[in-house]
Amino acid sequence: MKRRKKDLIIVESPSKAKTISHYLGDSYEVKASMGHVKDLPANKMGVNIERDFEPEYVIIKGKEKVLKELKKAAKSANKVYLASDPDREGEAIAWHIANEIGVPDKTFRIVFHEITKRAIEEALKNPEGIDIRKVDSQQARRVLDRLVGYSLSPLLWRRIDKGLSAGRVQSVALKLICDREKEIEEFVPEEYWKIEALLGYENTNFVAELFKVKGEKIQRLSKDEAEDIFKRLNGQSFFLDKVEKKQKKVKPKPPFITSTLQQEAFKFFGFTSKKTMMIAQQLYEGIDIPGKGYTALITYMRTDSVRVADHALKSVRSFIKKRFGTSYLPSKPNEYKTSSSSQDAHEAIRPVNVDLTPDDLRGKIPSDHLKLYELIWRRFVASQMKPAVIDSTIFEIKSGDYTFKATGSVLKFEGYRKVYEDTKDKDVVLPEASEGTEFTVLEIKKTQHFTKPPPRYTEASLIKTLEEKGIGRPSTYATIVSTIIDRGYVVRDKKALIPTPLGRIVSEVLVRNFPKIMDVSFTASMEEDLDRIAKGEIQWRESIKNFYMSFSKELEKASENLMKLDNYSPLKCEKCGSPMVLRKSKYGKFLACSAYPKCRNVKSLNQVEGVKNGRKGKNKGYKKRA
DNA sequence: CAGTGAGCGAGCTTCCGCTTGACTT
Repeated sequence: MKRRKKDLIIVESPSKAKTISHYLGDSYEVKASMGHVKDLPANKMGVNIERDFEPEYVIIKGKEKVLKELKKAAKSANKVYLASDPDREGEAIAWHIANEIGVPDKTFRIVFHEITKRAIEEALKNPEGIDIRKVDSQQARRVLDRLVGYSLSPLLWRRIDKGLSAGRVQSVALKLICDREKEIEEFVPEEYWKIEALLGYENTNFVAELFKVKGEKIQRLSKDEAEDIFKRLNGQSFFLDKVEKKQKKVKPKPPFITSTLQQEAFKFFGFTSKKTMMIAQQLYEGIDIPGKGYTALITYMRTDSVRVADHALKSVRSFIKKRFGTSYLPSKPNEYKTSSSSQDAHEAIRPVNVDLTPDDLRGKIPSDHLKLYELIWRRFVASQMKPAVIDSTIFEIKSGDYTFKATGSVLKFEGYRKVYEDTKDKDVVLPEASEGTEFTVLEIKKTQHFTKPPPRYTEASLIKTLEEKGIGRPSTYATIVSTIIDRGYVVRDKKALIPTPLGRIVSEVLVRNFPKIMDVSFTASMEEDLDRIAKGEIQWRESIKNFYMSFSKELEKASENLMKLDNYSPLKCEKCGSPMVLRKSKYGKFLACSAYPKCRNVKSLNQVEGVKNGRKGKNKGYKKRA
């Protein structure tokens, strides 16, 4: 029998290739591109500004082999289906591959949003061409990032130090951290006082806090006010004036996406984003489980969508019914809304097989892997369970002109919290009392408090903020944090991210000279343009030209400004108040007081006083290129 | 680790986003 030529399907991830190959059988060959195969050259700008921003694409170092294999497979294939992810970057990957393999007559583009047999077969029935407008939106994104990054970084080399970097994403992340630090430094704590009464009725004691005086809500009480009220309350009676009972339903949170997984793994286990992603990758690729062989445990871990495949929804609902009973199962599936900025290329992060419980895996996979799997599993199961029900009671208690408030809350039905405990709130029980009841006064307390500055960013809260502003992508959140630490802009002190003097100088220089790019809303407005390009409303070169007209002017001005300023830094000497300036010694650059030799204060650029774990001089040299 | 530019000059550093190994230690 004559052997039929196979059809070739090209996806991005090798694990995905394996799964699809398993679904489709022998008539298809499935190969992976492992992400992008072509890009702008690393060692130069690679964008010809005079020729309408013509990009120069080269094959990415190390991808020659992949491309050669794809080319060979394409040549002998019956048809070629480009099945890279259904988003902007995926479209560009398909385009680059199509251009390289050079068999246009038998090349098609297919897209699918979930990796199921049916979705793939459906996609194969509807082959399309490459959406060049989507590709163009990627080109605009890529070229803009290159223009910004490769123009700003050299400015920093000239002005501050070699090897520094700046870019649309990392520099805004740095700015957030620096702004927060400034807020903390400038924060002046304000004193205020609280008055609380410990009251009793029958066998129950509870605490009520003063919140109104003569029917007016109080602001912060001063010490004198508090003492005055405290005196007046001495020996007075307390009556229950108003009772308000409410039932609160607390819904479960949606299943994980990359950013929320990183946040929760940090919160519960203290994992860095890098560690979380490394473990998640292994859970996705599959782990050798004794008795089962290699098993993929979770869906794709780089996603910004909370969408769940229908079959997974069915499984989890029958699991909940079987395990916890119908009282925990909503009558119809809980629905969640994916962020409007998502391109919805992948599902939410969930267990591949919900029937494989964390208990089944205990002792069979490494403990950190189990922890993360359990977190993902619990979050997913909980997301399809009923809300928790809380009975809340509010007492308004009067004593003359003074009104106190006490809030009780009792968990009536645990619902999803049976599986995912996202709160440690304990029950607060108020007595069963009717309006008019007099309470026993056990104690009246006045306590001193101070307003607190906002907390420093942690890795998790920074990523949360970046995601909310649409800055960065699931595949880059972990590396954004690594980059600003590796550059010496930021140090990690336990969980907090603290800017170094270097980081603050870089941030300040960039904000002063490039306020638009350093604004947190810059990426959002870029995305609007990219959307218009993808819709065919504007040309990508027009859009970039538009941006570059003002950017190049800013660049020129900044270049002049920076050359004028001599060894400028925005930091002040904490000993004498004079500006600190950049100096060079045989060990490298450092900061010195400009009042030298009267003031001999110095500090190193990339360390924060009192923080041990700054860069220890390792990795300072340049990495050798392959 | 401590510390206050200046011989000359070539060559290097860098972005964001997509994906895994192939390398050392």
